[in-house]
Amino acid sequence: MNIQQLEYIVALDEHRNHVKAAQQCHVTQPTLSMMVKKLEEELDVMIFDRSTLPLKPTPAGETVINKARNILKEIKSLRDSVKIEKDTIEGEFRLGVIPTLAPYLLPRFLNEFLQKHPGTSFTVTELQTQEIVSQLKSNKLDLGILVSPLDDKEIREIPIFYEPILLYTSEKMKYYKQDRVSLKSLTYDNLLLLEEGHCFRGQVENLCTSMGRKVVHQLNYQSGSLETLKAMVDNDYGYTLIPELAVGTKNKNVRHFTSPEPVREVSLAVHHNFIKERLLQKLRDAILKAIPAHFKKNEKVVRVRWN
Amino acid sequence: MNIQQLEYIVALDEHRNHVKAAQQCHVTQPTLSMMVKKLEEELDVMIFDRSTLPLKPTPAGETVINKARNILKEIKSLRDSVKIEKDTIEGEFRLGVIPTLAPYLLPRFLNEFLQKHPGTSFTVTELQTQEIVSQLKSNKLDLGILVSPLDDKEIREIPIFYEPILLYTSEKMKYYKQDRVSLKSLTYDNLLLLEEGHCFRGQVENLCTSMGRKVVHQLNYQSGSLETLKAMVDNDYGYTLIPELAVGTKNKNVRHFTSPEPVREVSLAVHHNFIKERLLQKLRDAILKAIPAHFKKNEKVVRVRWN
DNA sequence: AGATTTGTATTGATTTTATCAATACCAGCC
DNA sequence: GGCTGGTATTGATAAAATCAATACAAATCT
Repeated sequence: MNIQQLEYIVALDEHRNHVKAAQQCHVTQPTLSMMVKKLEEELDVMIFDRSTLPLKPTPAGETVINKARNILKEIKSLRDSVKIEKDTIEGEFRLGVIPTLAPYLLPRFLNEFLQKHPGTSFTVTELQTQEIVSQLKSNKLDLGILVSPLDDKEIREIPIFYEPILLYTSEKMKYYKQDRVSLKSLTYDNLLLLEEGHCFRGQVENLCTSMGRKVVHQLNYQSGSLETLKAMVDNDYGYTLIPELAVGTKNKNVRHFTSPEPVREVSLAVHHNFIKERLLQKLRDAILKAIPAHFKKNEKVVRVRWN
Repeated sequence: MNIQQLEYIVALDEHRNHVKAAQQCHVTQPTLSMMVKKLEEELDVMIFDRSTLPLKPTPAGETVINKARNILKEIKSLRDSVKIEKDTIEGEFRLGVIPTLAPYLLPRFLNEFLQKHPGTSFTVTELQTQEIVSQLKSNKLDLGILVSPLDDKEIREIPIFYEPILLYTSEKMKYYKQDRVSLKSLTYDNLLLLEEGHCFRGQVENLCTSMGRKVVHQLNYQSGSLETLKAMVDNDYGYTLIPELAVGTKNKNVRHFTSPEPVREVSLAVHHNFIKERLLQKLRDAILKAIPAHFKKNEKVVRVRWN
């Protein structure tokens, strides 16, 4: 027995005509005739009485056909349930966001999103990348917003935007007078860094080593927040690199790097089990609407890895 | 999607191990793995999370598996319902019996059968063969007991026994002194016949024509019942042929024919739609138990057609 | 009664699919 | 590092569904 045979007898019962039933099933009449006969042989029961014109189901066939109809309905329901599961965005979701993004990105879109989708709610936690990844895997989180690539087979990344990495410097520093700063011109002394664990620290370090430099500290001050770093710079303790959302561009201490500008790739991250495609789509769209247009990737940028 | 794929995911959910699940499904592990993957691709959803050991269903997979379980249950129910329909003998059945059998055969087995099977009941109607056949076809009857063969594609015959056709003669006739009468020795004058429509009349006529004779009547008396014919013979109005159940053999007016003895084949008749195999079996058995042993066919008889 | 139409079954070739055996891969463990 | 238990991949083979063509069968129409 197979599902198509069930479809064939149901179609044949509806049309009482092999040719029409076959058309509905997108097969030829001999195919349908054969398969119906085969099912009858397997069940060892006549389903249709072919002696009349048009043919009609036998009494036993009636019950078989009705059960077949029911089975097909359930199969359809199985298919649909998957689709619905993917399409519905209603629900409670646990969202992890890295600390260098959360305070700057979330306010830009969350309220509007929640108002637009009253059936959807989030529990947001600020976590570092590794923690987000591990909690996605152990199903303690549903969604993450973080910097990719992660190179983790279990985690699916959906890139959203490319956020420029800027120089944040004080009036005292030589870079202050430049309109755009070359990465190569950076001396890595007095560079203020986030503490270990932040992916953004990894990116800054990667930028340094790609320049063949090593960070040398006179003052070894490592902060857990970009706000602290900015305050340090503002008070002439050196300079730092900072993602654009954390400062904006109108800040007088901010300088863009010369092209190709270093950027970080910000992505939605989910376990491969996560199937709410529509939610991912809606979230991504909402975020894209909430960030500056130039965050969409262009050719003159270089994606900096953090790991 | 096919039924086996559903079986595979259910088995895999139960064993959480491809090898064991494959064994239960009587296929090899690669087959099961492939089919599960194929279903996942078709539904476009991960059903199992293979990153853990042992693997486990994904949240979406759980619902898919449960629905699959349900579908398989219904499929089993379909199969079973056909079997049950065939095996159950309970019910109301409409039985047609030809007049030359009904009063002699039914009393021999019906009461015992009904007592043995309290859930089974019959509505019996005495009808001639053609009427039984046509009512079986139009579903006004479920069962018939009649003389075969019918040569009707829509009707299924289940032969039960072979009833000898006897000579019923009076003391005045020359046959009376013979122990066994040769068919050839019959002169067909003064042969009393049933009226048109009775299959037994057809058989007698066939016997005559097969002997190259034609029935010649001085008295053209045609009766609707064998009882009338017997009474006529008893009063020396001629002789007649008569099936054995209608007289018994101890009657002094009865003579067997010489071998090969003419017999009529008595059968159960049903429409090909009729699937209650067990009922047919039980009925046939009950009838066989209720008739003389020599009614079972032996080589020294000739089956006489009625049509 | 033949001719035509309508509906179903049969046949042989072809394509698709499921299945297998063998083996590669892969992670965890002594 | 080799071993083990579990899964995936591959290429060959067997089984099936399907098709086009056509035969057959019954009903309808001249």
